[in-house]
Amino acid sequence: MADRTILHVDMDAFFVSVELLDRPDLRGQPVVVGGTGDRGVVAAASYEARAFGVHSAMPSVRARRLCPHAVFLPGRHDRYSEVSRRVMAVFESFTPIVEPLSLDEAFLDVTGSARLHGDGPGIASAIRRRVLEQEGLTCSVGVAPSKFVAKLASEAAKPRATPEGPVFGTGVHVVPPDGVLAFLHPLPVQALWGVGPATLQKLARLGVRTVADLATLPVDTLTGAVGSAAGHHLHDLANGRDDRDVEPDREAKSIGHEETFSDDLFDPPAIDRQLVRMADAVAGRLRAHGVGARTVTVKVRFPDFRTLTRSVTLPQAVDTGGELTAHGRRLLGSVDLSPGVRLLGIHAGSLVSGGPRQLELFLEDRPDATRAIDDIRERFGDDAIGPAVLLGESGLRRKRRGEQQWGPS
DNA sequence: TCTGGGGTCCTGCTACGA
DNA sequence: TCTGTCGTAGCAGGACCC
Repeated sequence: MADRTILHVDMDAFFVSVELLDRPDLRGQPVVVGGTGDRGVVAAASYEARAFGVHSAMPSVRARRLCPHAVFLPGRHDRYSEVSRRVMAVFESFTPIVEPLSLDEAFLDVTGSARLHGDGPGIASAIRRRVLEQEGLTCSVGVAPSKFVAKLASEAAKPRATPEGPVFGTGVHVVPPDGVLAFLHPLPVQALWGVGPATLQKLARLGVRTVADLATLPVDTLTGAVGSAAGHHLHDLANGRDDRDVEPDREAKSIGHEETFSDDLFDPPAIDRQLVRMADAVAGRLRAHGVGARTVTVKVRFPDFRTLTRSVTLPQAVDTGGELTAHGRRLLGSVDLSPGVRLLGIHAGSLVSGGPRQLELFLEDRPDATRAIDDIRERFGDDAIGPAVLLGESGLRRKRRGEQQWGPS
């Protein structure tokens, strides 16, 4: 295959940086964005906060202990989405082949953009300049012949937190095709995508510490330890092989909503009301995507953190809150909820996408009321109308997507 | 120490029909 | 007719990512 030029662009401490645009008085201070309640977690930390050991996914309670003088902000998903859309538009002005991974990072295939915009490193610098001028935000870019090497390269280009303060990164890190193995092999094996705590332990038992160790391990030994798919995948990556394409327009494969409650729920009617609310929210998102779900899954986490799921696959796809609630209730009926519920979730999977034929089937059967509800919400907002069982209940407001992304407040 | 919420993908097990 | 086995679908759980 001809060499491709892939960019991985990663915004630096994105959520925190957006907050600092609106609160410039906080610049240079430790700032933490995330859940502010007892059960919240850190979504992003400024480099000043990271110097105290604070990092994303850390329980907020622990972050407060490590850095009590940090400024804690609750996080504004809508605002980050809005900035993200504009940043992605900058990327798309350099190539149509953009695959967003999350609000703050994306892969770009710029192989075909050379004549118009210059080579990979040139485009990387131009993107950094444009994002800084237009949005006042910095980003780090990796340039490489494959996705995962580009991702690791952007990591190498990032700023670092030190006890003396943030140290600027190079901003752009280029790994040429003939430099891939030299770049990869000294890295610790957990740098690879797909090596988390569990896999790391298994690899450590095989004496694997670095990507070079992994590359020389017989593939059979590797698949025996971590399974067939992961074994072959990791072996390929360690040897620099990764021909996955940058995929714009990836379709969602499941849509769900789950919430940890600030206090465990014991009362069955209260649990049921939460189910109704979440099912209603998920159904709204299904319809907004023009899809129906053939699999419904409920998820329960108990106070002791034991977690279970129950799912059912239906002969026909569903897309209304009433249908999701009914299947969710049936599934929850088989679970003993008496220990209490810390988290409840409902997920819709096996999505049947909106080809005109299939969509027509949904639309024909859908009660006019559902369409009317979507219309009313479109015009007057999400809270204008909802299931009757939720009427007058505080705390049962129809939360928007991402509103409680980092735990109960 | 005490563990969020959005996802994707994989694995092991079981049931079932050919 | 009985039995073994093979492929597939469904289910539950877990690992991993940001």
